[in-house]
Amino acid sequence: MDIAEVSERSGIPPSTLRYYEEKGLIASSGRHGLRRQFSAAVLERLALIGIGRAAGFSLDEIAQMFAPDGRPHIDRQKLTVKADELDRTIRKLSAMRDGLRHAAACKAPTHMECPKFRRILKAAASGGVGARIKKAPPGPRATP
Amino acid sequence: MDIAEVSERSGIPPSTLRYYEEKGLIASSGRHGLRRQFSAAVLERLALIGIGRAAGFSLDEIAQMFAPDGRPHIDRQKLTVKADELDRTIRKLSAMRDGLRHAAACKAPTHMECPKFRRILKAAASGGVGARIKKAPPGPRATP
DNA sequence: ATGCAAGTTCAAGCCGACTTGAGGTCAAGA
DNA sequence: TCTTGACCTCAAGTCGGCTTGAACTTGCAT
Repeated sequence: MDIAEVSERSGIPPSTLRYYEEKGLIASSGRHGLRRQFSAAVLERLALIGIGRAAGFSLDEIAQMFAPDGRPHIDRQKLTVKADELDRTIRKLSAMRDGLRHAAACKAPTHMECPKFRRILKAAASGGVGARIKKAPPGPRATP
Repeated sequence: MDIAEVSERSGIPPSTLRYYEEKGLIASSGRHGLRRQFSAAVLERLALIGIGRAAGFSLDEIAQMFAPDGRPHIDRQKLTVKADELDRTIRKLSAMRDGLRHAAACKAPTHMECPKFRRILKAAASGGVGARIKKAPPGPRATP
């Protein structure tokens, strides 16, 4: 496959694929002239990368997970750590969501007058809150 | 209060406070010489900002929530939208966490040989996954 | 009167994850 | 053979949210 096909099949733009290769996240199986050729395996790898990203691993972390030999040799302990981290994030986000929903429904003229909202505020102020989340990324964009 | 006190009480560094002021997120109540003076209300506002950030609003979005008049006049519909968004994120993260935990526990020699893992991969590949999360921020760091 | 810590401004830098643009190369179809 | 268009490289730009550094000004204590 050349890069365009990988791009099409994975939904990842060529520029990103080149970037990933440069970072050592994926490897091309050779060149046809100038052009990178990829084997089908790269798609699986890209899926794995996608999962890793979604789980909050940085590209560098992901690169380390694929041991030098190339195949995914994932550190199970790291996974557990990440899962726990995710758990904490989820709890925070759940609290946030509840807070938002309440604020949206609350009849107090301004949120500041609502005791429940003030409680959330206070909780947030006293260090409980901290999960900064990001907008969902574009995700697979087959033919943009 | 001058900036150092606000910083201390909110856990937000002075540089960030100045940045927030520049962005219109907070306002100083005047100057004492060169020095910004802040009223206690700014702490509440900062807490609100913290909540907004934690809920995934950008600084610009937050700035808009505080209507031009200054007091938090939050669009309830936006809150609901954001809460729903948060809900979706939470669901994805939960799935991720389960996947990670399974991968960590799974006995297959490599994850690629585990049917469950491959199922996750496939799900991810086919567009389900996309929540990019960020590491939790430093959060209130009272006296660094 | 003077020293100095704590403030100030402004411009520039940093981070991660990419994207964009200019200019170059090459294989395959007409 | 020649054109074409898909690919290439490399440098630089983008974005959000800050931080850092240099050079400067103040209020207050000595």
